[in-house]
Amino acid sequence: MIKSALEKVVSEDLAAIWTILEGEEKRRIIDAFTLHTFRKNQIVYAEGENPDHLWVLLKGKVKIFKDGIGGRQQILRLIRPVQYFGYRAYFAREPYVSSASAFESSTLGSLPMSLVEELMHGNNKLAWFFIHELSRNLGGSDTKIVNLTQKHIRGRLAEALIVLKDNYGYEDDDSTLRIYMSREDLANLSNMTTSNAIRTLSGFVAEKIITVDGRRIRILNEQMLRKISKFG
Amino acid sequence: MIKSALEKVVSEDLAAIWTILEGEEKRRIIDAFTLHTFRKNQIVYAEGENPDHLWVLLKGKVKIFKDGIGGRQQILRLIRPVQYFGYRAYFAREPYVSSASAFESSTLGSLPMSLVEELMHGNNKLAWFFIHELSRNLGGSDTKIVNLTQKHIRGRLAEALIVLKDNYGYEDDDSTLRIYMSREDLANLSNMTTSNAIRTLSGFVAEKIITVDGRRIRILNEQMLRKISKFG
DNA sequence: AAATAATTATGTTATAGAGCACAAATATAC
DNA sequence: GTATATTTGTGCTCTATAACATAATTATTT
Repeated sequence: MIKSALEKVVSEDLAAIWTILEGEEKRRIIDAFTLHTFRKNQIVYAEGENPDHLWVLLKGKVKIFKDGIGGRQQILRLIRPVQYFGYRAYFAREPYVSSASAFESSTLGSLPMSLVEELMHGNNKLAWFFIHELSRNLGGSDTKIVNLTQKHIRGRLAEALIVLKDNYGYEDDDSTLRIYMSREDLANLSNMTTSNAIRTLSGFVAEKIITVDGRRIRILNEQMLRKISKFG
Repeated sequence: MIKSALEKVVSEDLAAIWTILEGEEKRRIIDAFTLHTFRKNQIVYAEGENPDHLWVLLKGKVKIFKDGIGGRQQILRLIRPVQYFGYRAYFAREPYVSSASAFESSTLGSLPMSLVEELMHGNNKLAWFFIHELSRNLGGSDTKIVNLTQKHIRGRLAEALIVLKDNYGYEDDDSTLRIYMSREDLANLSNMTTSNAIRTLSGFVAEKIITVDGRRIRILNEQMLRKISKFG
């Protein structure tokens, strides 16, 4: 059971980073790999803790966030299958500066970072995988700084909806976001209060840019949303 | 002249990443290395351009920033000698998402990223250098997101002053910041208008936390500044 | 199924900080 | 050394958004 889940990860090309390993190395990975299930809202790791595992999301959704002033939370990144996370702090030789928790019940895998590091030394491609990921994330964070500080509420919420679409996509109807999140999380993603997330969302509904049915959000006019995100 | 500046870089332990190279490799670096001088406010690279060089600041001060809504600029990072920058976008295979310019007249070196990348493939330590740098920067950016979005003006300015101190240090009197920047740049660092940077700075002076003489800022009570930065 | 808790919705008020205007002081150019 | 431009300083107004309050839904627990 554990092995089969790993075989899936190892074989899928999304997880191509392990396919380059062979023989002995692959065996060591398989032996060290551990499967975990997390329930909705369960914490994977918390800010301040010491990082020692590489995490991979196999099924479900995970958010990386930071608790700020007065319990206000900022969502920094969204994780989808099959993405890796939890390694940055280890590489920086510092405690986690953010936390990770499951949005919905999820299946994760973990590997000891010490093993990952060791394999990276003998395997340059593995190192390049992380260089690429870190570089993309850093660009994303730098962009987020300006988006969150300079855009107005409408722009920030529009941006958040686009981010949700880009991360989790649409359902079969090609318009319903494939993630159902609370208004509070939506607010935490776009740096505003829950009230304002609700209000602004209603505004978009009134303008026929989206449709809302509980937590199901259908995007009627993605073009317009991108426009608002850009200039709003 | 060019060679001697490089010898300095190559030999100093701050630039230890090159000391691990030897013979042929070191020669190739020396041949490809180019010296540049930039005048105050001169652009090193601009957002949207394609990255093809690794930059190293040898003397002076450089800011990494992003132009936002209505020409409002956000300073993302400060560079001091001997720090490397400009590589993130190349590794991410995307255009620059930010720009770099000299704060004051500065001396920089550059190396083609293609050469750096090539050497990294044969030299794991070089790869690790960038993994470490990227990881630290990403942690910094994630923290900045929350600092800039959730702290109040006083907290953000106090934080900015601490950042200046941590980056460029004090002069011989152990209290004057070793960087003189315009109120506007101070504002761009802490996400506020120039007026508010001036006003808040005056507030700190009135509270005897700092002293201001034109662009010279003396920090009288660093402890208090850290406190304001943390809770303000 | 009833009771309790959490989330969503909407209205009202308060305020941090932006925006603007103008004067004084510095720096830069001619 | 005078003229012009830029930066700094301060007061005033305005507004985007937080904060708070309360009701209506919707989930969750017992």
